[in-house]
Amino acid sequence: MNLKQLSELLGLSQTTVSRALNGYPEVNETTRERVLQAVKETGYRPNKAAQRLATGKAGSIGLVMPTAPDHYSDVHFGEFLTGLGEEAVRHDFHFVIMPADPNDEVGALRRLAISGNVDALFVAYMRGHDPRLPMLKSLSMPFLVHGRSFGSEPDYPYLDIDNEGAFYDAARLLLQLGHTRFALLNGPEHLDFAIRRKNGMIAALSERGLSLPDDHMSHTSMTDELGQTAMERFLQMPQRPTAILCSSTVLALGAIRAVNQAGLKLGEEISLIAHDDVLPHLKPENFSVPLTTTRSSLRAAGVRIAQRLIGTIKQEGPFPEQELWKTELIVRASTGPAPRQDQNVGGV
Amino acid sequence: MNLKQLSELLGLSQTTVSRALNGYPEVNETTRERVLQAVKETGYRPNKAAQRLATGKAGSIGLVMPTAPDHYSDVHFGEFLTGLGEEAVRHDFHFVIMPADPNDEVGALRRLAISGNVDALFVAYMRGHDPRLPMLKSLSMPFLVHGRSFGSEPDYPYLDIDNEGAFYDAARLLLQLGHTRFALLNGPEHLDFAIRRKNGMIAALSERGLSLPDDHMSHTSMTDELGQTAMERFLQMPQRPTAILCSSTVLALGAIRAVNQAGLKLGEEISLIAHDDVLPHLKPENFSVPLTTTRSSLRAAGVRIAQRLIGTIKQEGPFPEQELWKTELIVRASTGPAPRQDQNVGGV
DNA sequence: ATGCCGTTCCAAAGCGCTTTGACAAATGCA
DNA sequence: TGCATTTGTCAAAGCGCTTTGGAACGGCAT
Repeated sequence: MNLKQLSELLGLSQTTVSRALNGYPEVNETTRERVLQAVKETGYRPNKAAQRLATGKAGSIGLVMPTAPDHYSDVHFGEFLTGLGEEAVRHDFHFVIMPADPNDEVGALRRLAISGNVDALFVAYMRGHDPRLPMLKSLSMPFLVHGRSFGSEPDYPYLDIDNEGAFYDAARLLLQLGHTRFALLNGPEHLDFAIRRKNGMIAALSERGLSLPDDHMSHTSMTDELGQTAMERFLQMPQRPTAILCSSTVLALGAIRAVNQAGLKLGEEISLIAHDDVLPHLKPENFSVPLTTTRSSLRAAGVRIAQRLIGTIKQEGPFPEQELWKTELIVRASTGPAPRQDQNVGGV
Repeated sequence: MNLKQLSELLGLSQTTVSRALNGYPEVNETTRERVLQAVKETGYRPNKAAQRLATGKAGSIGLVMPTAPDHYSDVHFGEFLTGLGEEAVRHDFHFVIMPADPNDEVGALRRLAISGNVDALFVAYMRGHDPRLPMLKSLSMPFLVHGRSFGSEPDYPYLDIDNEGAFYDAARLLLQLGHTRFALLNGPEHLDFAIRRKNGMIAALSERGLSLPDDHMSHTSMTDELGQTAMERFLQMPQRPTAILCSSTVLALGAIRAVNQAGLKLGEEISLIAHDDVLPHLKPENFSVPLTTTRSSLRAAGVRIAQRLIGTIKQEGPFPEQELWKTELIVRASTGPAPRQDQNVGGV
């Protein structure tokens, strides 16, 4: 069933039917009723490709999903997607997901943009000096960045959380508790959030004259396994750290396993704060020792980003171009005072 | 840059350029070279919407993502998607993801199909007597089901794992170890895999004259929290079960927390086997007591499904219509002989 | 020279929709 | 009653591509 058939069925022109459907004022209310009724009966749906060709609007948001045979699926990606979806469904929008090799994200993004399949682009997994940024700006297609790109001029629309602030606050809390030997379990080194969290932590430490040596930082993908390995390395150090900052509850899962296996008591002999993206299957309060966290819901970010993107496409703006969400520091049992014997020992 | 402009630039007709691009034989090799060169220089990409309108092919696979404000994002979904993507990227295919309320999956699927946006549909989260099946069959669009629908005529293309067999084998192992008091931590009751796993388990038990009372089964979403709650309930029973089957490593995560908090030793006082979808962030060998599992990679299923779907669209078939993958039963430390005092006690 | 082929290219139709510009019919106003 | 306006409808163009049905051209045999 297409427009032509439907209009013949109704004895109307395609124009009139089309207008009736799209809410144009110049069509008689009774005619519109008749059309709507016929649509219901025939199950007619406009062909999206044709609609797109005619209007240039696609009703969809494009995003690149990094993927490769050796690439870990990322729980954070799924959670974020759920948020996007939750909002998109309210506006009858959908996503076009283009899977792409992580090394060819720029290319994939460009192909997606000029394919005519999408009205706007969404970009995540930002890196320092991200090469996608200049490309996006040259594209004359609305886009929105989740995160930021350290080192790039901040003249693009983004939504980010205050990663520096989060880890600055977390480090300060541990400093106040008397800790002096710190370590960081971070995400991949080139990613923006990892850079900023590291910076926030270092800022807090340096206020107390402490530094964070390279071997007290671990930069890995965010899996529990890698968290465990890295933590084991920390624990074998002669002067082992007593205060750990951790970029994800997933990493923390592994890290805590290492702590347990070393026979150490979390929250007593060793303190840990993790960043909590509010993954529903990994709640910090459900850890055997509930986790102190910096919290910001990834899913909520997804909802908000979809809102802004769809609003921009529908020209319902204006939206703030740049949003920076504060994180919450939630203290639970995984943090405690530095162990006695370490209290007055010099820094790392 | 569109075809017309490009052809004018080259002094050729649109026809010739189009044919050169699409590998038709009736165009001179040198002309083709010239065209390809121009494409490279101008960055020309055919408009997908126009291509689709002209050919009817979209180069994309549609899927419905269940989502709602109160709906948990499902790690399994993300992992599966990664597999789909891994294969799709090899063929320059993409997905159209239509988020939809779980109560309106039939409608969402239909809308997706007749939107003209996709060439084929993928369907998961199958239920018993799934209403989507008759709809899909009436649609004259290729589709592929992940899982099956208990109670429906199996005359549709699917890929599934042998859920009955998996839990039958798992239960048998525990029976051989002398266990008599069983419990099941399952996924949502209406989902096909949950029905079949339950059936497989019950089949094994009844061979030994044992049954599985309703209060020894828990059907919940697959989150660790719900796994913990359910397990706590089991553990408070006067004759608490010593053998647990569990539909996901995520549920197991919570269940084991409950076991630990009750001060019980996993693999000694209580045995547990979980189904392992090979989620990269939740490896059974990394649990504090490594988990005995029935294993089948969700991601591999995603790859295979994309293969079949894309092959069908490109008419590269024939593929087997129905595949049933066996699972592996991998014994680790979370299973052991039934505790002494229970060995000769009558069944549940 | 003529006819026949194979090669290489082109003009035009069509995919299903939106939108412009125009045209009758109905209405308002003097 | 005559004229200008508004209302409801339509025909046709156009979105960018693929594909059908020729056409022009040269080479070859007759």
